[in-house]
Amino acid sequence: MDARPTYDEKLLRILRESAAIFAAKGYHRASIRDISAATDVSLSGLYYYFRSKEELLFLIQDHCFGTLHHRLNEELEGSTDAVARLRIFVRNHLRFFLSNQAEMKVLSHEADVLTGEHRAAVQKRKRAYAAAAEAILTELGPPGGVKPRSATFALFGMMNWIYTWHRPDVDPDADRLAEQMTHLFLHGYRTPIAEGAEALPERSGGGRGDAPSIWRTD
Amino acid sequence: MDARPTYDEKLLRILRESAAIFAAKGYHRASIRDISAATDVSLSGLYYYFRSKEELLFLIQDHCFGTLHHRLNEELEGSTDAVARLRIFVRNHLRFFLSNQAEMKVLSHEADVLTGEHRAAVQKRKRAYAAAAEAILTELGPPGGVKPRSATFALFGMMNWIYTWHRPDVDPDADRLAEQMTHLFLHGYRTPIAEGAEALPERSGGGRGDAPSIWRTD
DNA sequence: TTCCCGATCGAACGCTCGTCCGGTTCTCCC
DNA sequence: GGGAGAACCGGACGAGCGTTCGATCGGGAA
Repeated sequence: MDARPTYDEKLLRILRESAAIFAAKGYHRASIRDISAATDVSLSGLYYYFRSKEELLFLIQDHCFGTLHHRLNEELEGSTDAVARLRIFVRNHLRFFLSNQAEMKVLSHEADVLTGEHRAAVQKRKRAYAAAAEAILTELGPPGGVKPRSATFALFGMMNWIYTWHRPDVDPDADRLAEQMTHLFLHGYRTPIAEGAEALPERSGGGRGDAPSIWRTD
Repeated sequence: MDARPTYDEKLLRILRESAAIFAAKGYHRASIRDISAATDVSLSGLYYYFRSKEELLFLIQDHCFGTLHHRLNEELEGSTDAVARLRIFVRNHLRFFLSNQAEMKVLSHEADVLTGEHRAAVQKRKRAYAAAAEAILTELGPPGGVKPRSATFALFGMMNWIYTWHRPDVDPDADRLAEQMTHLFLHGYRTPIAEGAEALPERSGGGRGDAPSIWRTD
């Protein structure tokens, strides 16, 4: 066994530690000096592995998104039933979220930090992944009243919000949560909205869908 | 009409402009100098209205949460039917989110920035609001298989994720979204999970609910 | 042994940040 | 007019930031 780690191994280690620090303190509040301390690599030594702090964030996000999507395709392979595919999608997403909480927090929390080409590259990955999700929903057949776009994002919201509340000692594990969220989503998505029955008498404001500004002083 | 604004009016204006800047750039990246420029108040003049940048964030979050919860109670008054109350809750939440997107983004995105008493005060507000939500779910009767705690957070996830995707020119307005999300949630929440039918054959890993680390190198 | 080059480091640079101090202006009341 | 207190400001301070530069280390090739 070689004691010396290779270039790639050391880079991955730096990415892993950096992700943990970004997740804990947030990208902007975390300093390269924090990362230097956590990795035992000197401040300037780190710049041998990335060109800038922003590129470091990009490397983390790109690697995570790539792996997430790649594993989804692996898991989906051979499955044709639409409902089963939805279930696999949700399970894959939640497993990753709970197994790599720090990385996934960085992915969803620091989504709009990158600029230029880095931003474009990550957004491309994100769009491809979201398209895969929307395709699975489309396979389910016509929805019962909720638009596929809203429904897709509602599902993503359910799943991505997890990092703000999940406690492993109290809450269900990834597979159980996947069952529950698939169930939660599926029934609502396919059940038609009863015509008219859902209407709610207008109350305050009157302007449809508007709420007064939160800064109102009365 | 008095041309000179009162102390309170000016404070609220500062809070409003600050919220917009925090939402756009993120709390840590936004500087007091940015806020000074946006409000036309000198750098040091701002400190007449708050003791520190953190207190400024606290004032925004406290005011928003307080107003949100207060209006919920107003809207709920007189309504006794459990489903109607859920619908009112979702509608109130979404109306606020879409009418005050910047403030709500600050509320959910910069949730764990505060420390000490500020943090405690906001968390108290948040817990009270979440408890109100969970109480409404409890009124719905026993769920069909999803725990109320998970279900509550799933619902919050759906709603709070909105600021990442909603485009007013494409997507439904707050009231329609409220209808759809209530519908989505309600059917899944009350429909029992068919015993055994939801199980999915294990595939990769084998470890129940685990995914291999994203940093695996093979 | 000598040389080379990828890998690593200490020390600094220029900049921006949050905050504070001392003083000035404005407004109202006597 | 004069005094008091609220409202406001210019300019600076020290700290921390991302990044860079020139020098050094260490192990395989010649």
